[in-house]
Amino acid sequence: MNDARRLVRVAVPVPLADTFDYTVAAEMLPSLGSRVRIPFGRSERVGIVVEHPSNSTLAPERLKPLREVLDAEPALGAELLQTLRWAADYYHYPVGEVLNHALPGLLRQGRSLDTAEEGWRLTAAGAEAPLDSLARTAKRQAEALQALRESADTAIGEDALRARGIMRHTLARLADKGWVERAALVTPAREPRLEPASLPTLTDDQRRTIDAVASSFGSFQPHLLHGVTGSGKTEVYLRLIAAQLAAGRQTLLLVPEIGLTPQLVARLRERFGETIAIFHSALTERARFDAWRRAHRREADLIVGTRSAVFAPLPAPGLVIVDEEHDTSYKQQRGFRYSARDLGVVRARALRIPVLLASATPSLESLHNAEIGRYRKLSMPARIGRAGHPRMRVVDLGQHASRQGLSTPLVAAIAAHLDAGNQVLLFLNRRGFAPALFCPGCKAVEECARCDARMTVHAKSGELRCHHCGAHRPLAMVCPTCGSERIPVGAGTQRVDAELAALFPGARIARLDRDVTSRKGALQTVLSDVREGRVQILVGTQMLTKGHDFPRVTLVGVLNADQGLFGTDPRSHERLAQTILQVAGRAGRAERPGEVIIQTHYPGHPLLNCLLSQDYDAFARLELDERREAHWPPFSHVAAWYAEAPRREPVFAFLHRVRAAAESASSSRRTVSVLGPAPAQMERKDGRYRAQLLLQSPERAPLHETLSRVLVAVRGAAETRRVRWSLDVDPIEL
DNA sequence: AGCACGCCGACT
DNA sequence: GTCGGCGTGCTC
Repeated sequence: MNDARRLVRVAVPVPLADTFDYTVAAEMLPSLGSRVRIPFGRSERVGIVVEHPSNSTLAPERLKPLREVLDAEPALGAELLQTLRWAADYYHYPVGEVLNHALPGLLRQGRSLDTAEEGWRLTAAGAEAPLDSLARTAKRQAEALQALRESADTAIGEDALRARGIMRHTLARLADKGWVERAALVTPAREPRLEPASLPTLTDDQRRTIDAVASSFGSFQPHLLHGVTGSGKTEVYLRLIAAQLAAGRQTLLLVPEIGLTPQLVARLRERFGETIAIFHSALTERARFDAWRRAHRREADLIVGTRSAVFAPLPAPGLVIVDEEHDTSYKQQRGFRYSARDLGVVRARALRIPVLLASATPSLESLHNAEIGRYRKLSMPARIGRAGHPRMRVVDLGQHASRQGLSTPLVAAIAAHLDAGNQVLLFLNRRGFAPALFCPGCKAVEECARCDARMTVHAKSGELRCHHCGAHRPLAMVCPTCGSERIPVGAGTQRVDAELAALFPGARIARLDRDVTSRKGALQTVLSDVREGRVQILVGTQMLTKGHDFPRVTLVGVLNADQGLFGTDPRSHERLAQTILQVAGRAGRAERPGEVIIQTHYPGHPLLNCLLSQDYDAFARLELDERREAHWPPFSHVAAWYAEAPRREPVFAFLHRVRAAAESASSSRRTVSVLGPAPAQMERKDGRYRAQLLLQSPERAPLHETLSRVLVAVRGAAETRRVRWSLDVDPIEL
């Protein structure tokens, strides 16, 4: 007999960069990407086989045998394994945890992949059971039994039963009586889906774009599509997806966090039926597992989802699409700080398939990549139908009186558009009633005890709230120190809402911000109220900027553009330009011409001038020149080291330690510059002091070399244990 | 991250 | 006399 033993190198989900070697009987050798149950310290874990080493650096007697091979077929295919290991390296994040990101929770816990999906089915006794008498004593059970009788001996899935209001415990009761039993679900054979008879006629731009992407099917080619709002990008995606489906290949469609709307899902289902798997953060573990498995088994050929969907299995890959590729929600902001947009490109390269990055306001990184020929540039500059571009103008807040954030010219414009029977959208990136509460007696504003921030006045709930740590206390207008009557200063969405109600008593006004949408279903209610004309004026924050289509909106007002004009972040201009153009894109669709009014104290600012001509490319050229001068991305590579602790001292001690390690690591080649440490934009937040250190290099390789060395040096240093720290490669804000 | 081992305060 | 505080070290 063969008692030879082999070695497997396993990535274990612990915050350690190391992998761990185990022994296994040669005939049991799990393939790469398979999950294995292993002893780890005193406990047991599920890890993933990443290598078959021929020998270990560890003495043989110290190697433990693995306990169980969980996958006959690897859970992570070769390409995903390769991409994830690359990502662990690139983002300097523990490989075991990175691999875990690609698996649904149930698989991480060791659940078998090949268990048949289970449902419930009627037994012979169940077919004879006295339904009438049951209906009198146990109505629920009778309903369940009735439902199962209708499907005869075909099992019905638990999800489908739940959708009909039939709960698990009801079925369990029936099972106790021997009337129903668990049974494997038979996956229905996929029927080829025919394209609907009447497809929208494509514009020349759409046609050209589709042809360009289609011409690269079967090979790696990134495309950057600059398509203005209303140019019909979604229809382009649908045609490309249909082409992939027809060829029997899968498409991965990534959308921003708020882009996965019921409308989009409905449109995809209408076109492609049940061949869709959807991933988003609100799924239950069970639903996530099912979606993952449907992609893994090729039961789903269209995989749609937000950031984490970039890790979906793609056994028959055809195309990757990243919608609104500039959107910041593609970057994970804690833990494993990956960019789903960038990993989408990495996967496409490994899979040798094209990737389409699309946006009305592409990121400067992507535009730069197009400029240097790394991406192929496509554009759709015209809106569909007769809708022209909206007219944009600036209102100088220094020249015109304004009340609660609404200038006289803007109020006049609102009145005119309402009179014409149209709708108005007002954008203000500030929720609550007022951003500060000022005491004229003390000459002081009320601040948060745990953050370097002012308390926001929330009039509706009668509270002062800190938007950074969630602290809240009752709103007292009388100053507790001097007894003066205090004054709310500035305007948030609540206050603008109230002011509009006073100015336009006949108009229906709705507000859209996180305070509103925290109520379940409120977002959909507001959106449908606007779409169906029950609301004339909508006031809201960032949420307004995302692809909701409001055909009757003809006026968009940006109440305060100035926050983005002088930000300290090198990307604040890019953000502002994207926000303004995205929100402006809501104005005037179909036959109604649109108008956009931007309120500012700096009407002559070059950024605004550039945007007024609505030439995003011109803006991008200007901004790229500035980035080149300043050696910022995309003309350099940056990593940020963050640290925080309840006191300031250990935070800086740690970052100075990092700085020293970085300087000695990069001293030989002096291409990595170290900036800081410097206190964070808001130094104290939620009772913790925060600071950061920046590493910057014109070349990628020396930066990563330095990061690796610093990580080794810093691990085990005494200063490290006194802080919470994290490393962000390609940070999106600085 | 867990989970142990290891030496110093307020309590059944 | 013990239960338990979290500092330190390890996980193939």
